[in-house]
Amino acid sequence: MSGETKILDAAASLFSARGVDAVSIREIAEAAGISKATVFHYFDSKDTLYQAVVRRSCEGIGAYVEQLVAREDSHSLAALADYHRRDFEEMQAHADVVRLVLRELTLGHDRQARALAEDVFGGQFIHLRRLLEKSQQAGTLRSDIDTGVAAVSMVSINLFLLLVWPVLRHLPDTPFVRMDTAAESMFSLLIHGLRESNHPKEQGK
Amino acid sequence: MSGETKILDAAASLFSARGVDAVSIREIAEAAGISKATVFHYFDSKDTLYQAVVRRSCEGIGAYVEQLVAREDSHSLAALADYHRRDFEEMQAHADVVRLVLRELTLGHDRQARALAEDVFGGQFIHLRRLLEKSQQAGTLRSDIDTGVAAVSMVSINLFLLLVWPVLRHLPDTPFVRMDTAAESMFSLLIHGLRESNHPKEQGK
DNA sequence: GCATAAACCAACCGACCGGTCGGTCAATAG
DNA sequence: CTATTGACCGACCGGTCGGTTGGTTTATGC
Repeated sequence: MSGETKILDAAASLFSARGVDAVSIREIAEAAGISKATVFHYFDSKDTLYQAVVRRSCEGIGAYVEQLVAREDSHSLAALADYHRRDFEEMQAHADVVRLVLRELTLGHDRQARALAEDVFGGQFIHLRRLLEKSQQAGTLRSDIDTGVAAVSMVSINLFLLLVWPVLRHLPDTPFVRMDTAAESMFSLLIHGLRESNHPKEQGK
Repeated sequence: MSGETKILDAAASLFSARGVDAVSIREIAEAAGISKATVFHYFDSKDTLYQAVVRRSCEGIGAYVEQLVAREDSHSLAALADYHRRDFEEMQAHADVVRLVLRELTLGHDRQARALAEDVFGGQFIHLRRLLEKSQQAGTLRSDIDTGVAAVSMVSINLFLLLVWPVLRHLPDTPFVRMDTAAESMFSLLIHGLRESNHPKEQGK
């Protein structure tokens, strides 16, 4: 493994666990098994290193999304559930990256959010939307809903769960014991809706 | 306004915008119009100050939720939508606090998550759950769903939107132009479900 | 063997960090 | 008037920060 990769790995791990500002270059160097000066041999500044970590992490996301996206061709509810389940598994496997990106979002930097939207999530969004459109045409899904809103609702379940799980676990009389079953429950709810089925529609759109 | 309050205000603002570690006591003192030493006159350490900021912010959350909770007595979908809308407005009004808490969650400290669950969100969770149970008994909502899962799904929409809105806005061919209408759309979707109504149920739970 | 360049590092730098200290000042109490 | 007290601050502390420098080791090509 190259020196650069070792640095990026160590930095990614530390940054995602404690945030950029709480981690020093010294620590990163130590974790990577090199000297502090060598870090600066590969990266001009701490910020450059951080940006590189974020970029590489996003590439990672992009990669798994493509993999996720490659094989969907059905338009049954089961296929949708399968997509959702695999997306959850991938997110959980890369929880550190997810946390890093989410923390970045709490800072509200619009430029980086824009980059994320265009370079990383744009692809997943477009594909998932197309998947939902097909299901609409097949009559599996309601055709009077915006597929963009639906796509985001699906993804939001997994992201949200991963972020607030420690809280959910400790809620009073909590129904949340396992994260994966929680994800399934919430997805099922989104599919079938809260409303009693044979109840007259009170609001459309 | 007392010196202590001035410090807490300044610290809360700076912490929520940039995170604890990126803000120095000097900055906080300057923003509060006092000297650095005076900050330590009121708070033993930076961490004590940070904990105080988090605690006060959470008190704020608790307060508005109680206020929100006090007057719901209906069990119609419209009442639920009203609850959701007002919850969204409150969250948006206190977006800085929400960001502070969410960033805290990305660090994955289980102790603080537990404290949040028990002291802050527990009350909101219990009430919303009771609201949903009433709606179930009235036949407005499906009775075969877990009200806890439903409650969290409702809250998740607002929290998630507030966090990832800058990304959603820049998604390719995005249907998201206004945050409040996006919240309404996602809530409506949760109520009515993705599934085509007269489609046979494929999975029940 | 020798030159060249990349990889690597110990030692160092000025700036700034969280935190302390000794003290001033105004208000209040007796 | 004096004693006490809490709010407040300038100056300072040890230590760490991100970053630089000057140089050694290692690998490569000829």
